[in-house]
Amino acid sequence: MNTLPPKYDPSKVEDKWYNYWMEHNLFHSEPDAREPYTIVIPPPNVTGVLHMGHILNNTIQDILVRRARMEGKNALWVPGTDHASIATETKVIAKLAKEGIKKTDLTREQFLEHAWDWTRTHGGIILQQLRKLGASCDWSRTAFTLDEQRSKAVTKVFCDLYDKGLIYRGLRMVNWDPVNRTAISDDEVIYTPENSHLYYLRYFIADDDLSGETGAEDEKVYRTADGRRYALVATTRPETIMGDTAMCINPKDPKNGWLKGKNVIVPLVGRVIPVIEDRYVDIEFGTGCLKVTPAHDKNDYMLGKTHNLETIDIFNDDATVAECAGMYVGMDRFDVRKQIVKDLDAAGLLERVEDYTNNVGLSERTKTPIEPRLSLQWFVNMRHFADISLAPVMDDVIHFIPEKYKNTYRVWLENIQDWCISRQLWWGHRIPAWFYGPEEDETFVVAPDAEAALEKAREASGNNGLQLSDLRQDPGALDTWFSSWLWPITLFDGINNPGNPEISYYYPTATLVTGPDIIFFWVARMIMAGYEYVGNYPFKNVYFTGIVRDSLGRKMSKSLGNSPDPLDLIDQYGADGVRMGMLLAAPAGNDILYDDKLCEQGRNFCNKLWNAFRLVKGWEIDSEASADQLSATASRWFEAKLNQASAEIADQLAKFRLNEALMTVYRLVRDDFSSWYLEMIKPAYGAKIDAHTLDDALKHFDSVLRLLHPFMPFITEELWQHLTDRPDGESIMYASLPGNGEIDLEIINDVDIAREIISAVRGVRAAKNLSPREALTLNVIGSLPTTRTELITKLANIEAINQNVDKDPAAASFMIGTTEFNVPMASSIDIEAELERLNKDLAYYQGFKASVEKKLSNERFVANAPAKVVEAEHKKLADATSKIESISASIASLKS
RNA sequence: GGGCGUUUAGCUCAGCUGGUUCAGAGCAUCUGCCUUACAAGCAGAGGGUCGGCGGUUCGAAUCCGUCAACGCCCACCA
Repeated sequence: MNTLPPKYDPSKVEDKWYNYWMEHNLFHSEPDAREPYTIVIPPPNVTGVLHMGHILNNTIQDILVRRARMEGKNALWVPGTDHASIATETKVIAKLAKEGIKKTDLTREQFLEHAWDWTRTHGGIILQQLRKLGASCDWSRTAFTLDEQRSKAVTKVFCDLYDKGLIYRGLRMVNWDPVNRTAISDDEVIYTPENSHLYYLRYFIADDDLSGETGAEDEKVYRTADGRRYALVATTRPETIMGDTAMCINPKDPKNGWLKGKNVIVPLVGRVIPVIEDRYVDIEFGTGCLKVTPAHDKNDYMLGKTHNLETIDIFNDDATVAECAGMYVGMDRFDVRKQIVKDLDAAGLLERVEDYTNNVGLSERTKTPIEPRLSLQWFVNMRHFADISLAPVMDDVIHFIPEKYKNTYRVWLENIQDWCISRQLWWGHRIPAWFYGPEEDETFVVAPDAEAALEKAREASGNNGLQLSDLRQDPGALDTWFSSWLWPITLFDGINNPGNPEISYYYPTATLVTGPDIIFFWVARMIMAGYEYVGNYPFKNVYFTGIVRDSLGRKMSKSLGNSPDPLDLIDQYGADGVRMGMLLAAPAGNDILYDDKLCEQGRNFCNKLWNAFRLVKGWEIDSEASADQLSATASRWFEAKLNQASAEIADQLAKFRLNEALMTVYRLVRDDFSSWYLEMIKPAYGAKIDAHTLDDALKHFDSVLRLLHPFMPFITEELWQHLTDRPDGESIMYASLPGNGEIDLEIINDVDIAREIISAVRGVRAAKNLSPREALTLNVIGSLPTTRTELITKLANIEAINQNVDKDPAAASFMIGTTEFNVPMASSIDIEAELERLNKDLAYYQGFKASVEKKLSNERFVANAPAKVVEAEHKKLADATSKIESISASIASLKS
């Protein structure tokens, strides 16, 4: 009778429905009278490939959006990609290198042509992949951080902030990536411990008169065999000595006191440099002598400023040694280190070498050690932005989930540094600043385009003869995040057209779903931009997901090979199965330990639902029959359970406990709906079902599908289509959420007792090896504590329930609450085993009773505890007493 | 070095402002079933002195202190 296969096949269903949704434009949103619900996607890198983190992140967003849609809100999920300035440029350079082309051989225009080619070829693949997952994005709105509209906004914001004095150009120590030859921000530096060495170098005293008596007692004076005195300096970077312009000691350091006021000679280099004093120097580290290289170390730079030291920049922008160093010119910094150590040693200037572990700052993108470097860069003054963005988060105007990130956020803002936004890259938004003076002159104007710049330059210089050709635009590009921080605004054109209908309607957005790793890069800065440019927060909630790890807790990585390809998983388990698998593993605020087994569980659950559908679909209607008592009970009961689950899910989702919400609906479907409700109403073999009961069942099935839809969009749409006569173009996506009715607790409790009795009878069957097909008699010692007798007879296969029966030692017995039940056995029961069980129970309840009595006899308890609690203890005592009596009686009758 | 967080069943986690919904869920395990929707299944069962110690309280998984282990973030002393 059933033509449907017993196994659900997602591959036959998912693409079909995604196309259906697209054809009918169901993801599209326009402003209207409904309440908006907006999510903006964290734009993946344009050339990125879908990984497990995306699956998690986008599954969550899709659930939130689909749910909002069913709640009747005007839900919009805007997709897009990030041009990912440095990441993409790195990839393009690598690709060109394979073709034998060097970036330096190309003009900016030629290079950008290659970059755009690359973007067009590889770009947006990830967005195509998201469709496989079921993501209900409004694709007609797909945006790109480097498209025209976004670029215009970036330029406008730059000019505006410059005019407000919040952007400035300055000479600062920045983190220099010598591979990409660009500055990067502090946040893009990753410190990693590295095994290295501490080299102890000899800095001889200049013009040493050798009179040097040993000096004071605490002093530590180094001498060569021929009596020449020197200071010993410990360094990890001997290759920077060409840039040394001072040696520094702590004025309070007794062992180095003899060096005060002296000059020393930089080893090999021969330059004479002064010994300066600064409390910055750690007396305990190394020898307490620090070589100062103001051009190549942040702290040294500070020292250089305070002590007016010369700054010698010995490196080129690719970290090879520059002309001015005078030695090792053109060599790479690490080759120099190897060579200089040899040379120092040969010259007797290297005293010793120690093993040392230090933290090396690596460029996040290229993994090369960054070179602290003094250069002219553009910065955003962050003090102002920190001031406007702290309170909203601390006061929960913007709600962080989990809350612990509030602290992280606060600390970062309190210690915030200015943001270096210029990059010496080509792929990105170009800095809208023009130099107009003669070559080498760096006077500039900031303007949205060259024409405006010319006007400003003429005004500033008083030279009306200036021409466009006299202007030289700053060659740099802007940090990627300088466009991303505007994302929730620029998606609705809120910078170029402030107050337009779209930005007014969709902004602020509802929830941002992202990883805690970009809380500073992106989340914090979006909050800043939101307040600065719209005067309001960009999102109400920020849900931070965890990191996806493998089942052993290791990060997923290419080198470990422990990261499955999401598209393979979707092929294998279906998108619904994968969505469920990811979500099951994702409690809020924790890392995700991914395991294929979870997707398997998801797939199995789909199959369960599919088969429930096959069952219901296979029922034939008996138009003569009317609904019996049991079916009416079942229907009422399930409706109560549905309402209960629905309320629970709403609550869990409001708290962003998505995995718990999924578990709630999972149990509702598997246990309450399939195992209980459908079994309750299932007609006997060969029998038909009455129309009313089937109607109810279909109605409940429909509710279950709706509740499930945000989690598993494909299978629910498929089954909904089979269950309902909906016209073409309609979708469960827009069906309302079920289960808003009153929760009938009375029937839930009543049926719960019946369920316990049924389980107990099944337990007896299992223990006694009785077939489920063999009908049994159930005797109640006393009266049945539930009115649902018909339920018990059907689901436990009981032919008769007798109440107020005497104890029967030959029957299997169990207790529900304080009521004892008997199941008479055809075969005799094992009296010894039964006695043992009863005695165990007896001992337990006696112990329990004793502890309750002890509590109740404690005057302080009775006096201090709330009446409710004391009362509960009295009831415990009464119940225990009654159970003990009952068990004792059973033991007695068994023994007789 | 500073800060934050975690520690509950074999695994992953719930347990909100202390008290019968206090020891729970899913997975895994074990037992029995190919029962006419589903073996990607059904029915049943076992399993934890809530990291250690100490304190507050009539009462602590829950509050406080302390120790330990693990994780994350920030700082970056050459």
